[in-house]
Amino acid sequence: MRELAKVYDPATFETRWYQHWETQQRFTPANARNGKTFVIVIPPPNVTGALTIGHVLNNTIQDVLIRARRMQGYRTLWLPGMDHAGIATQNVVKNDLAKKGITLEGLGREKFVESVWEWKELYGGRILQQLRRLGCSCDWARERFTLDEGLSKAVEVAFKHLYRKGWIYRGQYLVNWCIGCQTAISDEEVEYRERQSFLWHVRYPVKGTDRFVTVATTRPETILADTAVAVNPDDERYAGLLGKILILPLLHREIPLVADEAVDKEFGTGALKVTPGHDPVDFEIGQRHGLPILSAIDQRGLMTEVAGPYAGMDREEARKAVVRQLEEDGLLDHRESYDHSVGECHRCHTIIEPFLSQQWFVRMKELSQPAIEAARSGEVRFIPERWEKTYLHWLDGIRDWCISRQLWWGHPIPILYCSQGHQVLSGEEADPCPQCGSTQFTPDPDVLDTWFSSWLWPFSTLGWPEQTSDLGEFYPTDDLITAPDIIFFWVARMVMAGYEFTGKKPFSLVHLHGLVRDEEGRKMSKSLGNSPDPIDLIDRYGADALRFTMLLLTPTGTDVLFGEKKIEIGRNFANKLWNAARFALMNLGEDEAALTGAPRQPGHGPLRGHGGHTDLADRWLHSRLLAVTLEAEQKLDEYRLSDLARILYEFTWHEYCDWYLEMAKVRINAGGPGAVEARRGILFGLCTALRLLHPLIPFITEEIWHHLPGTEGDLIDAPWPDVATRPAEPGGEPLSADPEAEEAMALLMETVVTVRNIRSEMNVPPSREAAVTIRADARSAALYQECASYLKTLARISELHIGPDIEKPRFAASDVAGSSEVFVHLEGIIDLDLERSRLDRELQKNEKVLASARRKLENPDFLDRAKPEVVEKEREKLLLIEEAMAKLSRARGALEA
RNA sequence: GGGCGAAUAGCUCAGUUGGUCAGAGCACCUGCCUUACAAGCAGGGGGUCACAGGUUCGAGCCCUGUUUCGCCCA
Repeated sequence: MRELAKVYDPATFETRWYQHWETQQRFTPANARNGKTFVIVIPPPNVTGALTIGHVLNNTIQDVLIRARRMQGYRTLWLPGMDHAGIATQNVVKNDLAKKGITLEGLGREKFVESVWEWKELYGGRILQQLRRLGCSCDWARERFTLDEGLSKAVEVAFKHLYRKGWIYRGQYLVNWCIGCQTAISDEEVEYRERQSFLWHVRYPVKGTDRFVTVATTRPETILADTAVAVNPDDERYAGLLGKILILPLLHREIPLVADEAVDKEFGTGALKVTPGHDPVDFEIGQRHGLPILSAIDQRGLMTEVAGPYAGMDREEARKAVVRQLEEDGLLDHRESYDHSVGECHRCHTIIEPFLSQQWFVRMKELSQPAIEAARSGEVRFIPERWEKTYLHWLDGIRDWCISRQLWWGHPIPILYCSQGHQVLSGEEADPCPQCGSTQFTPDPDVLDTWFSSWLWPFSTLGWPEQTSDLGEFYPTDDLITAPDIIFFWVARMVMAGYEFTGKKPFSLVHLHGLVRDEEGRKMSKSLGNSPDPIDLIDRYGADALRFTMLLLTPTGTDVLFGEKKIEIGRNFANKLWNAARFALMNLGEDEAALTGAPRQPGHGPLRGHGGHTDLADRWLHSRLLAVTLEAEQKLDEYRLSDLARILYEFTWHEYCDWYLEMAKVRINAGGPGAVEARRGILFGLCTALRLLHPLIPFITEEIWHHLPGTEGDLIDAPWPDVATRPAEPGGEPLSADPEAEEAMALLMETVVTVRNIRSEMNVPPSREAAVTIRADARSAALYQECASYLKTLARISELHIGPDIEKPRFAASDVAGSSEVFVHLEGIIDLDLERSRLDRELQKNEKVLASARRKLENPDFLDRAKPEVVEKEREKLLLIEEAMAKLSRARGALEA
């Protein structure tokens, strides 16, 4: 046992404890003491990623759950890892190479992939080191990467499985093409953002007449690829023109005017230019009318041959040129301001170009069915529940998933093509091709969407497709902790994959926490520069402070507004705990023998109320510890971690420190057997608090734990405090709360506060003691007698007079605590005006409550219809208030004399 | 356009089945360097619970509508 440093300085012990835990393998699953397992897999961060404040929240929540379950005796596994982040990583390395003057094309695919691996070894996975700083108790021996051998195997097996079922297909479709990333992306990866733009009204001449059909468009440059104009069949304005031929402006191609239900009569002029090659809705219309598909814009965003004179121009440049020409030709009717939402790449924010190309898709309809059923039946639950709706809504309207990416970094699509273009699964290539006899095969050039590996994460990380012992033991996992923004990307897909590939759900409960925003409610983002570096915060405040603050600030499922100032809440709390421990050590130090009566593992004894204690402080402490432990368990089970943090904060600071320790000082100063009891209480209370707090603030609690006398082993795997349902000692007394002690303590506290209040308001200097008289009923008086030394010290009282009929002192300020009258002697220093106004204020405060109670009790309907116990309560309240007010008025009246 | 969420003290938020529910932390004011802690201690001021109706003996809480803000989807 050593003394604790005078100043709380987390930097001196946080990394030390983490290394200790890790080298002692405290994070590997230990045998269950309660026969249960608890497993979570980490939402794999990107290999390129650095820790953000959002990760801090996400991983702190996971660590709290894992550490708490570990202490509660579960066999726990938190499986960590990373994903290979196809697009992001390829871009990072590509840019690095570009700085050195190396192009992808110049380097070649194989060399490029090699250099990405090199980059990964050098710089990748920094975030996993950062998670260690945060204290995450992941089992690093089981760390996985979506591109490692096993997971690549899983991806291949999954692909082939779906391919054979006919649920993976390749085809020419309009996909979301990102010009910035040079690849197709899925619907989910497109973000829509409101943009200010214009609606251009363009006149299309009707062939052989001098009439026009005017269309409204937000993308005039796509006129060049129009293959029709469509109107609603019910639109009378155009009824006479149906079937006519229109002359496409600029290029003078002839295109038909067709009728289609999809056209909104109300929008624009009711006539829609149809560009199947550049708009998904138009694509559908085109399919229905057998229209040709033209692409006027290529994958680099440049105009193609189809654009005639505009070929080679950038798409934005082309828009300007087209509009200018339309004006010159007199075909631009007018232009109006128009705001509409435009899809952009969620990664690079380039405007998405719908682009016709060959891509691979997963047919989702059948896959979604078990995932829908799982939520409906409650087999997979959501916290907060409302997200289930979002999940189901998406699954209900699910569309096929574009899984091919035009990248080099990722899982290759396991398909080969023979010289005739027939598809063969790789690894199964028959030579020659079974369909045409060709002996020439070339692999598919694309890789799979990163999410195609992530959706297997809960079981691929445990060894699937092999039937490993880990898979048997830890799958399905229990909880998934993530933010709602990836319900579609990841959560829903994992549920689908779980049922499809393993026949089981991947997890039982999805806990969705809020997003971290800045203090103005904006999303944290690099470009805004509003995202603090968590490692910097940890350096300056400690990981515990950061963790505790995040937990406290994050109510279940709502966004959290984070500002650096707020971290002081956690830091101050840690400092408070640190100093309470210092106080404990100072007082326990020289008297270890006195603690022999304590349970061998301090704080490991069963919590109970009366349990042999006679001193009010001890009875109260035990009763409170019991209540707080039970409450903490409940909050944990309900995933109300912010409540959990709050009740532990309240207890530690405002009950244990503010009252128990202050009372313990009185007993220690008095010496004797009371001092011994007090020392035991200090230690027991502190140890119990440490165990309850450890999941939230693991470092400081572990550090303090090892300084305390009698502790054995590490706190990380110390058992959770025992409560009634789990008697720790055979034959131990059953647990019970001690409501009597709590009630008595409440009166004592109120009385102390009342005296302090009078002193403060009457300007009695803190250094000056005052005599106090308390007129109280017999029961209260007995309590005050028993607790006289507490009262005297806590309220700075020189002489204390107590009794049921005791005489009111001549010069005194008074107030009421419970049913007791409290008089603070102020001989010589009483300011009568001050006391009058103080009593008036007190009376006024009570007046309100009195009036409301009277109003209720005078209402016959209330007496008639309210529950009897409520009426009874109201009567008691009224009586108490009336009594108190009578006392106050008497005191007030006396001052007038 | 559809769905979801939020609106309570100057700020950030608790308030779980309607009846001590008007609270906490920060900020503010007053007084304290009291031998664990000034990152602290003691005391205090501060709110028409967004608005309008309704249900009820009783509404911050339940219902309807309105306004404002945020998110998701089309």
